[in-house]
Amino acid sequence: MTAPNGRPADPTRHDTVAAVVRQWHTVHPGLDTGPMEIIGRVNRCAALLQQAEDAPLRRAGLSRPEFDLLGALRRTGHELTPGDLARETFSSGAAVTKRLKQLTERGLVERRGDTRDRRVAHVRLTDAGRELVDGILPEQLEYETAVLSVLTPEARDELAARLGELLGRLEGSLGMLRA
Amino acid sequence: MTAPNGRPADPTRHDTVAAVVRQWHTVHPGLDTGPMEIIGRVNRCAALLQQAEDAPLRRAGLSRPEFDLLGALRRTGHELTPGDLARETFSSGAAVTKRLKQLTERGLVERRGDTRDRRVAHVRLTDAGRELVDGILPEQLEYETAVLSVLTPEARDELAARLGELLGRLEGSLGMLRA
DNA sequence: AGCAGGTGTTTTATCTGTAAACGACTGCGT
DNA sequence: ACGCAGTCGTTTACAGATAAAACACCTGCT
Repeated sequence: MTAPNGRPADPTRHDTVAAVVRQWHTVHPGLDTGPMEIIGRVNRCAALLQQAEDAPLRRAGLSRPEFDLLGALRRTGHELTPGDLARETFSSGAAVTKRLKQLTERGLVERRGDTRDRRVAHVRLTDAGRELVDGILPEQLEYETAVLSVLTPEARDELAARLGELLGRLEGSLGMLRA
Repeated sequence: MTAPNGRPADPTRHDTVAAVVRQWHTVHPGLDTGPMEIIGRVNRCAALLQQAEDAPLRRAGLSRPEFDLLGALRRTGHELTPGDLARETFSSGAAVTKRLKQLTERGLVERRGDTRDRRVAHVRLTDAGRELVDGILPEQLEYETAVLSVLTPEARDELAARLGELLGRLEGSLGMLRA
């Protein structure tokens, strides 16, 4: 089924999702649990990884959504409007408004009104904000690298490629639905 | 639209995470963005899949955490205490208390006090609760299958195996940390 | 010019989850 | 028997997210 041949160890047997799937099979023997083995694992991995990721951020006094917002400003290199930030961080406009308020009070971002259209605001990182992001990011990536070191480099590449395929097609097809 | 022509499209180049990684590279050329390509994609996939999954549940008037709780009762086949449910659904005890209150009011679960230890309660599905879960689950799996049909069966198996490997090792090593 | 309709942002009400404190209870050691 | 440490579940207070509506402003049409 899964392992073609050669390796006897089936790694999918040792995680909690596999246990859940086995439980379902004993209760509903005919059920096609294929989707659960992917979706359940993606969800569980995301939960564990996020929890791990939060540690270095908390140390810097930032929540993950806040860091995402600052990161969006840092990586684009130019000013963004609140609407841009909402799209970029996949969150609602209301959430962005709240975060901007807090981050502005902490002196990490600055706002500037648009001269042409007085509805829109332009947000940019302050020097302190940029330094904070640049200070955290390497530490964050180093930490993530450590977490992922449970996999071999080949397994990592393979996984990244497969996830990229899924994500690409998912964003393609689900994105169409929304439009 | 996607691939110019001739070469098969590299799917990892078409997702939003790849775009983000490219942005980081232009700003911090030396950065090792390897971890982002996995963690970022896992998070994004989880967000999209959860959003897709919620549609059929909403139709039945359940939130995902509520369905997880009912599902835990259904698949284990026997009664569980609130503490068991918290562990089984990876949520806090307080959250379980709240959900049990609502689900009890809706007549989907029943509580029974332990005779031996009066602190603990035993929770079980009512007939209505079991029928609800059994009615939703196939529909849910069918929907998930449709969403995942963007991948070939081989890609699905491969992805499930890789995720199982990551999850197994993650739960192994991070689980140690917590203990 | 004036108004209808659309867009960008903020506000409000509401809901959910978590952390911390709490009350109830058991069971062990003395 | 008594008390104390530890466990289980619930309650409370609070931070955070979301959806709906309000608000301010622009643009195109007449």
